[in-house]
Amino acid sequence: MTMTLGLRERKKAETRQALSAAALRLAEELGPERVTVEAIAEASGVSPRTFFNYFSHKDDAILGISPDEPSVLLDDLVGRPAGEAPLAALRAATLAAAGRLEEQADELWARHRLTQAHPALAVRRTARFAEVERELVEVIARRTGLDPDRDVYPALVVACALAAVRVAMSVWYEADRPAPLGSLFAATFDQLGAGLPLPG
Amino acid sequence: MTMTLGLRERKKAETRQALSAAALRLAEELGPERVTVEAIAEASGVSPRTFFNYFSHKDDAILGISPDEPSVLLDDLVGRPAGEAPLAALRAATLAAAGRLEEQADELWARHRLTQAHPALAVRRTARFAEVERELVEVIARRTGLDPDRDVYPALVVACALAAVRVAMSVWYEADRPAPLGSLFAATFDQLGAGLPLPG
DNA sequence: CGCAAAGTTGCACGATCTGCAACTTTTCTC
DNA sequence: GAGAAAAGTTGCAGATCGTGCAACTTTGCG
Repeated sequence: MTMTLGLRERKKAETRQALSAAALRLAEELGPERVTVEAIAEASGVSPRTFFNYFSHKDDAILGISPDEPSVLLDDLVGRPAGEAPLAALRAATLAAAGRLEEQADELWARHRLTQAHPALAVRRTARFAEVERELVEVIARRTGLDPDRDVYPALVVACALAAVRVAMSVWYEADRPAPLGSLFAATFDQLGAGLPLPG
Repeated sequence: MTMTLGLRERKKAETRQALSAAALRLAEELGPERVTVEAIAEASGVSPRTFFNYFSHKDDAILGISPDEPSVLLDDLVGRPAGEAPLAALRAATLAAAGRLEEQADELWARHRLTQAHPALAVRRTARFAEVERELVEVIARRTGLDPDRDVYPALVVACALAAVRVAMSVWYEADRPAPLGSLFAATFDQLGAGLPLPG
């Protein structure tokens, strides 16, 4: 158990960060289509070949997607008490993640502006969302003892919870002076739990 | 108003169908990774260059995705009475589409088996889902008079409805002797409308 | 130090996808 | 029908992506 990540680990983290930052900056300047892996690698001081040791796709670097990194929701979800209803547990895990998301607001906004202007970028993010969804379904299935292949419920409640997250964040992004993310999440989950009646 | 699609239109439709069928067949035989655009084009009697006049991605051909073709839900949704609640309208449109989907069961199953075995294939389908989602949000926003950039509701109800469709279909796919798709859709939308309580 | 493990790099390669210009086929118009 | 206009097909050149492999360099550790 090394407290200090050895030099090797530290340099890897730095390189990954450098690649991701360079990719984001270049994509903002030139547009994602006009950024080449070669340019990202050069701006980061590594070879193009090395880029692909860190990211399997160019867009993953722009979006800062690391497959090995766990989703922000997963850890909080497994920590919820076993007796809690699935939707309530997902809601609580989401609210717990809100603060961490707001800390990265600048990066998130930059990436959101970019994906709005260049929808092709969203593809990889959506793919990442799908992975997270599968993980969460596993957890909910275990919590409820339901078989996710035969019973609709686990996949449904997870898909709706992620939809709530996604939708709340898009309103958060779009607002001029956004409300706290946590209260947006809460309001959205409330509508879910109420059966999605037309508000007002 | 030409009843008979002219020769030009008919040949285009045939070529598209031939490319899609060849792509699916070859992907089943060899696995999607080992199918090249060149092989698909040759099996369809056109040049590789022409392939890209019909599909912008190899995977789109395998999955039979045509961007110009409207989604199965859209037409039914715009036909629903204006007074109907959004979730009810989405439910009705989904049930109306169930029959049409069951007619294509063989193709749908083949593609499902393929995407299960090769998750990379799912990326393009998910991207297509996202497009459909945007269209439906537009319709619901107009029906309700809500601003989809400021109000969470339209995007939320659409995202949850599509989640219901997706999840119900995955259970349908996985079942040995599947229940009618319509009743699966109905049951799933019921859970949505009830606020996603843990069943049983 | 000296060995083993891990990471980096160059190289070659197949494949995707696009732009362009020439050519062929279908459709339209008279 | 004949010829012009529109639409579609094709080959070609080329940029880029992404991968496998083998050599090389750096780091970790006894």
